[in-house]
Amino acid sequence: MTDLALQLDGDGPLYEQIRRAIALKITSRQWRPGDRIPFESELCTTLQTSRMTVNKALQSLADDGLIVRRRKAGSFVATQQSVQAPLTIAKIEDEVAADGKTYGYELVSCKALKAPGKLTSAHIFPRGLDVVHIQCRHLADGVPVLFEDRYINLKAVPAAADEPFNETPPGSWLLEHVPWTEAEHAIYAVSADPRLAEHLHIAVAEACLRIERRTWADDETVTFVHLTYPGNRRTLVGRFQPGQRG
Amino acid sequence: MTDLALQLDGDGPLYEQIRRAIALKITSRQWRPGDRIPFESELCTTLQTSRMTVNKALQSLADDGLIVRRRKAGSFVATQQSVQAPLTIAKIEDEVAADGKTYGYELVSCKALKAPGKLTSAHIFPRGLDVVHIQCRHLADGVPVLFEDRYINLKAVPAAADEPFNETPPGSWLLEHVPWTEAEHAIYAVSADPRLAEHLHIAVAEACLRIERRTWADDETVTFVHLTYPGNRRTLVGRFQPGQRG
DNA sequence: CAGTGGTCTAGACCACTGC
DNA sequence: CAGTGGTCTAGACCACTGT
Repeated sequence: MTDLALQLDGDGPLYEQIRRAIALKITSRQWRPGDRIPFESELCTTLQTSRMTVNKALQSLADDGLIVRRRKAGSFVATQQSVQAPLTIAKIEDEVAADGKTYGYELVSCKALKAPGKLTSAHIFPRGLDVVHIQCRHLADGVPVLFEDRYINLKAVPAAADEPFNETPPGSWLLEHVPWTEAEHAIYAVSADPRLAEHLHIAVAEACLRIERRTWADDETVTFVHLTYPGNRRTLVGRFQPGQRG
Repeated sequence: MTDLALQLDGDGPLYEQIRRAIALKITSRQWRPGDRIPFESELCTTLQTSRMTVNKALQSLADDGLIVRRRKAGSFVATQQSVQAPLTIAKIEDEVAADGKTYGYELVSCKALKAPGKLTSAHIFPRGLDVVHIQCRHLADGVPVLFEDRYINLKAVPAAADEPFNETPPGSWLLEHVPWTEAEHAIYAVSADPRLAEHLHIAVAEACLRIERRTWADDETVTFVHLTYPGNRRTLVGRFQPGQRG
């Protein structure tokens, strides 16, 4: 609802120029949260472009949460201004290899049991479900870099009962044997208890970063895992550039 | 390079069906890392659709890292299988409000100085730069939920020198006054030192989650901030569904 | 019920890159 | 230099939703 003199810089694809120009309006607060931005049709005539091109720019702004789009009403600058950051969680084997180090794997324990109460009461697994509980650690040049504590749903993955997991990390094994359809993550800090400290070769009570991942296949939780990293490890999150592609 | 009998499920937009069908081939390992997937032109004839629709599906798979695309060569299943997760960092005010609690802000300290050595040697700020150093905390219903430790580049934002920051949180103030173009984050765990423990009302040495954010405007770092959350706080990361939109 | 965005088409030209 | 993906166009129909 202000002047819509979008300035394209002529650099790169047209839809990125449009995205950049609009993102600039928003980050510079010329278009403020809640403001309606021009309709696709208006931008088409203003910028002398086709609607698909304008649409591609607006879609990507919507994907990144900078704008909100509503049929019949129009597109609006998002009221909840937030920053998105793409968090990429690579397989630890790849990560260690990318560091130029030698990957190592050690199984700590592996046994079949009923799903424990803390997981059933959190509605992660149904009560009485048979699961495998695996604890293991991952090393880079012999130094522990990750402690893994994982439960695998035996109803969904019966083959896991016959796998010893003493050579193959459970993550890799699962990737090979189970098609997953969805994953959900939580990330938080924990203090190392004595056992964790010993496994990771760190001091007791040292702060560690923990990623919790729940993986589904269809509507069933296939596996639930804690990945605990020593606290000195920084997990880098990707850059976010509102002016660039999403 | 396998059979390309893609099964569309007829549910939702065509490009999502195509994306889902290809994602299933990949997660089920029928198409394995490194395999070439059908060309856009092949998919067009196989699926009887236009190229733009196929392209939209493949683009979104590439955005999420499931496939890699190379001109003249084709599209390939990514060799580095990793999981993407969109990490959304909302303004703390909004987050507290969304929780149905009352937001509170308290300035701890605010003073102008030269950029400290730890930031200049990390090439975050140039040596001798004038900055404002702000420490403050954010409360939900009177309970501390975030401690903020921020530096603002006075060369890029001279107006920050005249702002007392005793009413307005620096994050909000900056959003209002500075157009930013890029942000980079790192996330890691820290142990609460006595001062932090006091500010957050937690025990000394308790594990805390810290988000480090560096924000640019053009090619200059505008602000650098540590956001430290009590460790019991879980930061939820978005879901990732390879079969769904990116 | 009218107008917006969501999707789709059947073309097109071009840049890049393996061969 | 030929073939792939990257981009763009000028249309079209439809679903949803404010009014």
